[in-house]
Amino acid sequence: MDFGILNATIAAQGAGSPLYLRLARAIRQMIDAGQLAAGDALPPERELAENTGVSRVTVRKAIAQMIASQEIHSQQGSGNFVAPPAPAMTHVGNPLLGGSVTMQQSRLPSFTEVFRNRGLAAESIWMARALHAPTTEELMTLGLDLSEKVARLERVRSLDGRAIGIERSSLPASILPDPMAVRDSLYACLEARNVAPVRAIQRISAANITPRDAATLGILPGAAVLRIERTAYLASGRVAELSRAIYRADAYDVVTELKSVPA
Amino acid sequence: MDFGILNATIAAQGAGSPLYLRLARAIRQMIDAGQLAAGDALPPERELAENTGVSRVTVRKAIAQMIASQEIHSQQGSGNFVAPPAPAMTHVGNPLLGGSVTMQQSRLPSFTEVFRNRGLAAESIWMARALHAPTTEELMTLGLDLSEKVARLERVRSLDGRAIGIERSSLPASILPDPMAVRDSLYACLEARNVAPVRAIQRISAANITPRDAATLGILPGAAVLRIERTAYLASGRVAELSRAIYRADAYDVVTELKSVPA
DNA sequence: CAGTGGTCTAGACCACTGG
DNA sequence: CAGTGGTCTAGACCACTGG
Repeated sequence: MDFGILNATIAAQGAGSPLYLRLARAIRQMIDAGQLAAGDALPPERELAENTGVSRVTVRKAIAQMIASQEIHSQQGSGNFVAPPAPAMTHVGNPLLGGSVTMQQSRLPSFTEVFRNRGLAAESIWMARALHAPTTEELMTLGLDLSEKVARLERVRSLDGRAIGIERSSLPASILPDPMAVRDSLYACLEARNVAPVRAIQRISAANITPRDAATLGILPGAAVLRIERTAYLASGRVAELSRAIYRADAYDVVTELKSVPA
Repeated sequence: MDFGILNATIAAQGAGSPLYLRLARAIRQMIDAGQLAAGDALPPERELAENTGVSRVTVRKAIAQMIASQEIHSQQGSGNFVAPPAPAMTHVGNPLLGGSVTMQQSRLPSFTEVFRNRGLAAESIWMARALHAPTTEELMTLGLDLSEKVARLERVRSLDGRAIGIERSSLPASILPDPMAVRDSLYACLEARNVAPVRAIQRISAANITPRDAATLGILPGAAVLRIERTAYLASGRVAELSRAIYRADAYDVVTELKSVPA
């Protein structure tokens, strides 16, 4: 490890941010620049501390950050090692799309966004967009006032002209007072009104498609579909959206990452 | 905050684990017991340190852990506060189980663990457990040496005597040299050998069951199944397991949480 | 055994909150 | 302003690795 470069990179960041963050960024840059390759050992913590003029506690805090974000992997008694980059998901494929739809867990997925990034023409046809009196279920799940109406949306999703799914959403009228104003992206509309959800719980299951939905998508009744039910929440904890969607099994899948808790 | 209870809980854990973990567990227990409610402020760090005889650095390490797992929320200049519990998923249900199978994203799920926690009798019948010459796909995905064998496991999962899924796994022989040694839990076996995966990528999709698998599960051919393909990784980045499983649509689903990135 | 990461302390000062 | 969490240090000892 070239401590000259490391120290220069730390210094180049000025004093605006904490030392441990500057050190972590400096190490990260050396990895990105190829001066440290996957599997390489970092210098021992005491050596890093001495050569950067930083205490070992602070060195460890920088490294702890990078361990948490899986850039570094640590082995007691042996050393700290540069972790390999996240592996490609080579065994994952999708007959229709030629690749899988990856939902990053770190963001709320927007169908429109997801597919625009893939260069696919994502279209949707609105089947319904109106205010209604809420059902008992909507009343309870959305936490509605007795007098409040509910906005119901239903649309058919298409990719490159092929219908692949049906999405049905319910939102409190206070969140979406004018459903007809929604154009391509519901989430873009919510963001403009400053009521974009910050988290969601989603349940993923499989089902055989109903005859009615099969007719809408133009596939055989009984074909397998992926069903996604989602409850989305505002930062305040209020429920912003209840959504149920089905997607053709041959056109849609979900990729998630699982991590073990540090023991 | 009653420091008598806190100190007793710390002491009750013996000296087997680090002090900061014992302190975190003790605080957690006071939250679970209702002695600290959501929104309550923890005692100031200096006060916690003084009254437990622990240094403030160690107090902060315990709290940092709980912040990472979203049990506590911290505000500089103001205090540390008990975070509200994750909202209940009231709209989620499952016809067979009467509730949904929740996979916490913060840990690698073990089928055995998941269902034992729910008080259900999880059984499995081994259909195959042996070493084989690898297929080309296994060779590439598992990153095998040309001479290395692969351990293949196949089992039928049952809940309360009802077959609900089929799981097929491949692992490098270097990870699992003796597949017959696996009993109930594959992950427990890997942990004992110190080769437990720390992260996994999993692809969730829907499919119509094949006639062969339908016969195994005793359901009608063409019924919808949830398909989960998983690649599990060691901390070193090495692939530890490639797994493909199918589960009856009426008996299994996956719940995930999505979060927006802080802007 | 030497060398490594993991835990822990006592003490200092900075940055922010809220009356 | 007093009180809070956030950063940082120097130094000690423990637990584990690998020759």
